[in-house]
Amino acid sequence: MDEAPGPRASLASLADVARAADVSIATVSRVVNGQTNRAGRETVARVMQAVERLGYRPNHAGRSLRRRESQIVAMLAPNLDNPAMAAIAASTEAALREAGYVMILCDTHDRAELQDEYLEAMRAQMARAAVLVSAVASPGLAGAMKRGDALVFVNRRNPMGPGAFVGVDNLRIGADAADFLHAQGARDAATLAPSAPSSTIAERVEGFSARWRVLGGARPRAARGAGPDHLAIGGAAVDRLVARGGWPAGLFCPSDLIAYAAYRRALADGVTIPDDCRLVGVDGNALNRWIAPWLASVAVPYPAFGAAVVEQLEARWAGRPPGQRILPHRAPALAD
Amino acid sequence: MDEAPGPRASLASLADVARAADVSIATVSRVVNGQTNRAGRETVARVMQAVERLGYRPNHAGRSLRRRESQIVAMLAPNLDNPAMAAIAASTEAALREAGYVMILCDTHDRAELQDEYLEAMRAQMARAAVLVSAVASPGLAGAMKRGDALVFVNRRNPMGPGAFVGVDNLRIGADAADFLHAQGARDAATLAPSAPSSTIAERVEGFSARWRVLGGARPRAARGAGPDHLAIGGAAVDRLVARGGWPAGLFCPSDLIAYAAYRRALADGVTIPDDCRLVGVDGNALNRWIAPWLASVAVPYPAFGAAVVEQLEARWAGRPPGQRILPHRAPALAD
DNA sequence: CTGAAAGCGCTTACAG
DNA sequence: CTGAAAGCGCTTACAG
Repeated sequence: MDEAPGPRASLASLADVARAADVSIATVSRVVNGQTNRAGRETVARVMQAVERLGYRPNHAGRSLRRRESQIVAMLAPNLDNPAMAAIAASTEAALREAGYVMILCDTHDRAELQDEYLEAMRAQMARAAVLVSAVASPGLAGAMKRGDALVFVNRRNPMGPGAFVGVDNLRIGADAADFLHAQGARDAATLAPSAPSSTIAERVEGFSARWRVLGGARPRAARGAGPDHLAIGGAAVDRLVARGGWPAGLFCPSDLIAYAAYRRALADGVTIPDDCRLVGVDGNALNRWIAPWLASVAVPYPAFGAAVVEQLEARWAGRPPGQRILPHRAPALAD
Repeated sequence: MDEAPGPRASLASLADVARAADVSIATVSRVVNGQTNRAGRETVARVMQAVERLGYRPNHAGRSLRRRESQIVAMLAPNLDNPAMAAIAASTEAALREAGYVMILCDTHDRAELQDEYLEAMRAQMARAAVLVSAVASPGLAGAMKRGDALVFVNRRNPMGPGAFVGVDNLRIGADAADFLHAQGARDAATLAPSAPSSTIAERVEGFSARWRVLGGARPRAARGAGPDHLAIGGAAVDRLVARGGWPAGLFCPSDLIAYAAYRRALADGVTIPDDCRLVGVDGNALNRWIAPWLASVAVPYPAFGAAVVEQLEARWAGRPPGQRILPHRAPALAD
């Protein structure tokens, strides 16, 4: 009588299918879950038909509740505005979905409190795992580790201990940049960096400096800058660099965004890139080919990160110890 | 005995809290849900304390199952690699979370089958709503509309009928671009577009052409190109344009990415931007200031999209009819 | 003001 | 090969 349909027609349930196929709910459940050997051929066929006819899809809430585990994986990223982060999010989303999971996106804005809030919320969602891109140390992270949550760290290693990791060899990236600039004939070099660099960025700069000293002897000048993002950071750093000693022949920027900021200042100074100063960036932004043909960038294979993340996750679920997956980068090169 | 803790410690449940506070589960549920007037002051305090002490968080699966509705909102976006899409995703994520929802990300790669797959999967997740960015017509979309699913369309209107919408006035954007180029003294103009433009892009180009004819009389030349993304599309289109009649004094590109592609060709041709040819793009990419100072772009307020989307969603849930939210754009201007 | 109980959709021993 | 039943955590009339 008062069975007025709700705002939305509800999906057929296991019980509906069972009724339609004239079998028990348990049987339908088994068939739906692929345990076809646990039922007669003819029964399986009947169930399949009913599933098809009713358009049955397992209800995730019911399943999660019973299994005490959902298909949800949380991705905590510091800020989607950064094209590199967007690329990681996109490839992880695709890989997770491919593997049967669904990705919830959480933008931490690089703040520890937000990271903790999401780490906590993730339990309420019964998320199977969290993918932490450029994680920061925090009480919540310590808690998640203690609980044994499935965690995989991307870009930046777990700042609070061991953990599964997907990233690149940042020391080597820096060294490759040094080799490139040296091979191009640059004899004095400098680096740009944030005032409070993440370990990722710090390693790139460190790798550059160490290798540069081996190659040429002179320690590269280093300038730092502060700001809300790499664009602002790069701008502040390059201003300081130029003020203190003018333009170098070779400039290592540990991200493409920092290199963009340096370019802008060069334009203002009438310094021609790359004739007067060679720039090396890191990330291999897809736009470089179009709008930054003057930039030699170290390409980081973000599109491959997703599959590696899923690999780590599945190893974790299979009980294997946390591994490291270092993806290959491409040596600095002008786009195209 | 065999109560070995699972791989992860489970969260305290309502029952745990009830036991700790020595009240019934029902009472805890009411208090937790803010119905504090449905229980005595002293009882409420005891429950709150227990909640605090046990670190209780409501289990979403249990709640969703019972309420037959989750806190999940699905966002279907055509491709996160596009910075504009990433900006929409970021702002929508923030606004949804602010309002108590959680966003699941689905990259449709602009393919109708994937869109339908996600629309279908969304029912299994009992998602409360779907946010469709640049949706395409499809059987699944027709089905979702018929079921009465909560849908809000972003960027591109519902291609299959009425529906809540958040976007900009694309005809007007095109017209503004025409006014700008004309005011800058350009007397011959052209437009670049995809071979199979979305309604969004088509409207921008149409708005430009209509206004240009009013201003000057001559119909702008129009070139189209095909490709997997706006960069490739722009490249193909500009090649065709130049081959057919050389560079115009003013060129309208309905997205910044298309403008980047045009710039690259200009560079190759030795055409100076903006001296020889003025370029107008659309999107207001944050990078323009740094690497495309030559580009006059129409800024689209993507950071404001999220709040508008949530507004539409809440109107929908409150039973109000679907509305349109047209956000203001900024007239073409060089960055800075 | 408070509690016992039903039921949301599912999985999984257990029994036959 | 198949089914009856318990229970995952929650909400909500209903009764008192």
